[in-house]
Amino acid sequence: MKHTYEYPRAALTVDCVVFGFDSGAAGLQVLLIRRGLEPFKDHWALPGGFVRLEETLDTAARRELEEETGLKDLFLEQLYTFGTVNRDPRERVVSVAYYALTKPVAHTTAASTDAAEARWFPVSDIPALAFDHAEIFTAALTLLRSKLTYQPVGFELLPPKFTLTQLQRLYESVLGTDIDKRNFRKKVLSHDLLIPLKEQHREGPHRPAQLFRFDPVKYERLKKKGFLFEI
Amino acid sequence: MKHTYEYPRAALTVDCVVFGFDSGAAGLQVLLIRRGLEPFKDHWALPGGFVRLEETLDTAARRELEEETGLKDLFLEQLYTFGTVNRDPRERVVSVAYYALTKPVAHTTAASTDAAEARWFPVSDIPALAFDHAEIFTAALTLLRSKLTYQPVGFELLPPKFTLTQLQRLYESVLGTDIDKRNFRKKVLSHDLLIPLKEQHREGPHRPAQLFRFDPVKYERLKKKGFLFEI
DNA sequence: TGACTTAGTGTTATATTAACACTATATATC
DNA sequence: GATATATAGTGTTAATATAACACTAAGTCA
Repeated sequence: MKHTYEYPRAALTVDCVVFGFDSGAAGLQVLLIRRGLEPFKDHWALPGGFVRLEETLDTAARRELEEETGLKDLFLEQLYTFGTVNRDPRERVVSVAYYALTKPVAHTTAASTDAAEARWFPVSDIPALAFDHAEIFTAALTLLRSKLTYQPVGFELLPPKFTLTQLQRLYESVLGTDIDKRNFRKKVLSHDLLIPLKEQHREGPHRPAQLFRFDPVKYERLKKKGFLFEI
Repeated sequence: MKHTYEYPRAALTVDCVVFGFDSGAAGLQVLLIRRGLEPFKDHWALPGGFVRLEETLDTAARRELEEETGLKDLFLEQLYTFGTVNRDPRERVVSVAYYALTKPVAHTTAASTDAAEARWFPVSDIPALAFDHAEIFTAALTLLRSKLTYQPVGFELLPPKFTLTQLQRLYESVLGTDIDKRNFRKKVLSHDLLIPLKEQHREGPHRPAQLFRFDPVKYERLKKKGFLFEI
């Protein structure tokens, strides 16, 4: 079925920059898919696709993410809309970019899904990307860094139970700085957002670490207030 | 001439929230136009319109602004893209929203242009708006408030030469708070961004005020660094 | 010339941030 | 089971930033 309009129209897509975090050496990761079709066939690209007329932009982003990577129910926010004239060699395409944060548990789920070839790459070493996706990725990383310093979004990247050291590694990895351990713990705990669990995390020949979870109610309140979470 | 596509496509528009500032009682203002056509004929709305295929989103925003209000060369940044399904009663329309800041000199120019009926309204008292423009306006005002506290964008709303009192009134008006005069001046001057002029501003039966302009080079540097300008 | 009105200026208390080193407690090994 | 090892966990102090506060200066106007 054909659709006809008085004036020419741009195609509208969504693209998602999905961040994951590995407390080990790998650090901050981004999820890419390999394109199966031209243009940029076999190139790596951000997951995304066309917006349908009956769905909102957010819905489209979530749908495409699930279709292409198997990930769902993740933290997702609009980033910026990219609309230069020749972004896509075929025709005018305007893309609403999103960034998403996901917990390690979801990671493995995604990796085992083979609906499409999807792979995690460390942000410090990503391959050449299709279209203007490198630019979108850079914008997302910049936003994540900035966001991390004034909103408590970091928890979205950690498993439900985590240690303070894991949280600190996350901040250090994303921001690319070293943080003083004592100052970090003081600051983080002062927000009264973390709930200590009865469990401990045991790993290796050393003292086990206290596990925490964050209080989702206080978390939502802080996010809306634009509360400063600077480290 | 008709244009035909395989799948249905949303129409793409830009809408602009233009802020102006009046150092007097009026304070922060927003520029609205009265719609001449259905839907929402005779309602007030944000200036904006359809994006052409051969222009970027930014270009479209600037073009529409000039066409509808006569304003050009103003500070303009993308805000958010609004894409709920029934924003427009006619058909699916996705709108990339921008916010713009303009100096008082430009104001009067705009007011005298009668390309369309355009009028300034104090942000504390705006009329009912067409479409979801009230939501867009609120998002823009929230962003402006937040931006003002961490980037030196306030100067975009002032004339090229201004006094420290005018700058303080601007901050107070936008943020809705009272600021201590001495602390404000200390902080603002400490950024080494303001250049004192040889001129003074005389008005009324009292001591004249020193005029300043801001250093555009340092200004750009601070903007890029995401430098904190908190008051 | 005196009343009026806004411009302009410093100090101190308080809060926040930054710098810094040792003890605690588990596992692994001998 | 004694010891080595590796990470967890903890307080104090100096430096810096913020917040609170009141008077003098310099014009105009009556």
